[in-house]
Amino acid sequence: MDSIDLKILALLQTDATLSIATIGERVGLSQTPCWKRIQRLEADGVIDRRVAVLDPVKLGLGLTVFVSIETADHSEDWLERFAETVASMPEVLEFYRMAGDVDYMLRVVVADMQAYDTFYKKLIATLPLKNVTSRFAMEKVKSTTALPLPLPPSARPSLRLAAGA
Amino acid sequence: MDSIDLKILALLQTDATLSIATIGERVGLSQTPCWKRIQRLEADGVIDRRVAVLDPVKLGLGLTVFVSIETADHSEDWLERFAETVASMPEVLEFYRMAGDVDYMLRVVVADMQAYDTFYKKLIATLPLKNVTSRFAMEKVKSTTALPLPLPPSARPSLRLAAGA
DNA sequence: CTTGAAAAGAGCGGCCA
DNA sequence: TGGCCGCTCTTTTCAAG
Repeated sequence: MDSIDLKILALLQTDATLSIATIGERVGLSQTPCWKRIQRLEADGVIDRRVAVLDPVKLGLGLTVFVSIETADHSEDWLERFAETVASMPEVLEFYRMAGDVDYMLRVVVADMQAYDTFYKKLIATLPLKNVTSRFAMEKVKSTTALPLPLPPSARPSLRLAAGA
Repeated sequence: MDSIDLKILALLQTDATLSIATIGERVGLSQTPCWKRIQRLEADGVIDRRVAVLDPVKLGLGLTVFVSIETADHSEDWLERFAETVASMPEVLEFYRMAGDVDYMLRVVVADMQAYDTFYKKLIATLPLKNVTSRFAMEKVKSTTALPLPLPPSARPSLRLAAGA
């Protein structure tokens, strides 16, 4: 995982339609070694998958909601089933177990308020929750899947972090 | 935008490596019309982009933080600059302007707590904020880019349940 | 929309440095 | 490792039904 790999990843997480030849060109490699690196990154699971990112608004999915959940005290088994149930709901794009005052955090995407209400009822029906707070997004300022990779070419924010490896 | 288009989108937002022949096969179309549909969906912006999704943990980015921000009262111009600044930070993967008690909501991905502290200082340095609450993720239960498309083929979750419709 | 097919391009793999 | 050079497959385009 050297700096060339990071460059390749930075390119691919922005635009996965780039040809291997183009990527190789940009990172200063010819096709073959570039291709081999990408294969390895995929085999290692660093590249998890390649997907098409759709425009939610154009598909009538204009409402994003952040949901904070506090569970009542439950057995581990219970929580596991809860997690499974919620994760299976397609409206839930992200779902994290949290530290602190909130137990779970969800990012939900639905068509409109009515659709959210339907989802909400479905959610609270899965099990008794101590507290569910819904926060509604008015405007999407930014939304990306690109991770903050340490850009190796020129500007390096803080070099020392790599020492842990 | 008929049900075949939705099937195509459902496939592509899950796996963008599928060949056109395969997609056509699965939606009951031959290559040519299937290809034309995908071209149209891209031209219309329904398909926004194709990206590689990377594994944050394998890249040493193991900490996800949800940040709630309440701004003090500011001019519209001021807020615009704030939005611009925050959006330009690569650690910020998602950034929404919210309705209600919280003004902005961020999803931030960093390496560790120390890196988050660095980010946090950078964030509050941009402008005086009334309140910044950081919530830390302990476990990622689910994270997808796939939107909840109304699956038209067969199983439709619960169409009639919402009697209010 | 379908079949068929051809040209262009990209992925893939072997072999050499 | 990286680089050159093919082979194969997909994508892309076009014709005709």
